[in-house]
Amino acid sequence: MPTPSMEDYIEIIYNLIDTKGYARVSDIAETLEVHPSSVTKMVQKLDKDEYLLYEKYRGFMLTEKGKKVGERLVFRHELLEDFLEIIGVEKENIYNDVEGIEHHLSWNSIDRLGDLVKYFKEDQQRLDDLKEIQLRKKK
Amino acid sequence: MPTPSMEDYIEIIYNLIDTKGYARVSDIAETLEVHPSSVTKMVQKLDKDEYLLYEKYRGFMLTEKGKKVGERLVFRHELLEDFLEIIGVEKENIYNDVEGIEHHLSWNSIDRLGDLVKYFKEDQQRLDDLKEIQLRKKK
DNA sequence: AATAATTTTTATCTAATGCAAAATTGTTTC
DNA sequence: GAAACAATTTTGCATTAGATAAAAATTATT
Repeated sequence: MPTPSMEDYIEIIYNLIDTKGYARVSDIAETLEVHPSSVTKMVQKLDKDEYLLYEKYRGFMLTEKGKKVGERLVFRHELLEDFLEIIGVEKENIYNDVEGIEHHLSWNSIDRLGDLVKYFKEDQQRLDDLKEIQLRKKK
Repeated sequence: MPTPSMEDYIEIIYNLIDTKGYARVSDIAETLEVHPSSVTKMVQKLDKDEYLLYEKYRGFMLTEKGKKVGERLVFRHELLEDFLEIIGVEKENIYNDVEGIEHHLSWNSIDRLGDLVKYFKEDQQRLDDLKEIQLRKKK
């Protein structure tokens, strides 16, 4: 099982490769706001645990295992962002909150949250009713 | 700001005092499943940060600051348990999930989740509709 | 007073990070 | 194309939060 921090790295690497075609130490360091040396160290660990193949100074690619995990992590992240956005959490809180909780929810909870997102997307009236409750106490 | 781990301790201490009238090192160690020595160390830290008053070998009591924080933490914990229970997360996952995420949500998110709990408690039909969605894919 | 239970101290461990210096790779200039 | 310089990556060492384990200190019980 990957630790929360390992999950962060896998997720970001997956996203970078998906959008740019490759991932470099410095990209990751910038995104995660950590030092390059920390990235190198984690990459070496992820290689040891076979989430990616690493050749020093030359880069790395996700293994099948890494891709599979990465895909799920990205799905989970996006679902949680969707959810918080739908229930009306302010934009500036969403990223940090998702970042904080994504590693700590069982897949059972993730599934139920998925249902909930579907519930609200399926019928606008439901969201309107929720918004109405939110407006009440603002007075 | 207390760290996640500090929050765990404050929350449990608050609960113990609330239900038993006092909190001892060994109770906390048992509840949190850590060693007594870890508890002592954290209690000393919480004393330094003025969440509680500590006299070695004699026990400790929450300060006003500690009580205030503890009360909010307990409220937040219960709200999150309510929420996961309502949306149908299995009992055996609820405690761990709440334990994991409670320290990582902004109060903005907590407020919105509060609205959501109210939304479902207010009208049974809404919950029925959600359950209906959940049943769909079970087939 | 002797023994048991609890609490505390000390030393050690792990995961993750930071910083500085060294190694490697990339780029420019001649 | 080679030498000089720049950028990136890696290594080694230090640090932090939190936990463990075993031994020492204190308090409680018989």
